[in-house]
Amino acid sequence: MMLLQIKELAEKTGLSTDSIRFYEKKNLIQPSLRADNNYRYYDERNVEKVMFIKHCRELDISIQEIQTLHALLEHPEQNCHQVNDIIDQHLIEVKAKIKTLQSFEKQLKTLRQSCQNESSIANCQIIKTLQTVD
Amino acid sequence: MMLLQIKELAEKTGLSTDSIRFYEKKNLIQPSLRADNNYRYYDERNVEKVMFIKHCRELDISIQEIQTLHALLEHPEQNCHQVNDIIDQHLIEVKAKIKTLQSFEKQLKTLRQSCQNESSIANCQIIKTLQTVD
DNA sequence: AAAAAGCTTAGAGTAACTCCAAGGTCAAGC
DNA sequence: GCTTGACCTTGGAGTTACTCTAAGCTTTTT
Repeated sequence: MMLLQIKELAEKTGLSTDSIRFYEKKNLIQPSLRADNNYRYYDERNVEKVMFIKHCRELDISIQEIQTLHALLEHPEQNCHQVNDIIDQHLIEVKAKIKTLQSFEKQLKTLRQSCQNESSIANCQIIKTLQTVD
Repeated sequence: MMLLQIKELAEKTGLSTDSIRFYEKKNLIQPSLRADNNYRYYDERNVEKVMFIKHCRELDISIQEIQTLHALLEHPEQNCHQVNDIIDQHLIEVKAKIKTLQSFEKQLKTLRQSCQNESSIANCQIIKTLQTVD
């Protein structure tokens, strides 16, 4: 069994060593060995765990959600519908964020079109609109 | 000329007093008067300024960008194309965020569909996919 | 006069890292 | 044996845009 040092794990997973230590602080991973020199050493299962975290983060799944998923993994015999629920919930959040941003986009486009580009700042319709008190 | 206390300004603009003080710390607004009791007092121009900040933040324009806009407002005789540039740039960022989130959405949907809901966590395809090392 | 409401400041907490400093460890070369 | 360089350790600060709390004034109301 080959053990990896933190930098090797970082290279293998495409994360930074800082991130790995950060995830450890958040109790998401524990190195399989802490040697006498206090160095962290990681095995294959650690690689799997780190990739799990990485893939989740790439989907913007929060660390708290990952912690919940980890807790579920402690009981592998259970039905996985709670896993599905977390993904479903996360999907809802992502969709909501998209909607918000699309609304920003629309408003910004309208705002941008309100200015003819030839005015002074004093007469700029963008500025005027942003200053309105309602 | 009626002066407002911070809470009145907050109510008028729909912000919190904390936010208003925070924006002051960021040099985005200054109360027109600091009375002997050290209270902040605001006038109509302050209301306009705060609304400007509020509208910008509602469009997710960062505080730094607002600071830049404020600097431009110091020279109201200048041509407003720099204002337009900031809005254009911000629009690009918003569009990029939307794309990223749409990619998350797509991946999450695929991931979600990979699980039949009847498996154990040990066999859940979602978990398996997230653990892959490549 | 006392209580309630509002004001002040400074500082901590949030999310998910990133970066830095000070110092220990280890392998290689001379 | 010693130095050099690469790697490791920890703790703490910085990022964004606030929010919340504490401790202590001031003002208004009862």
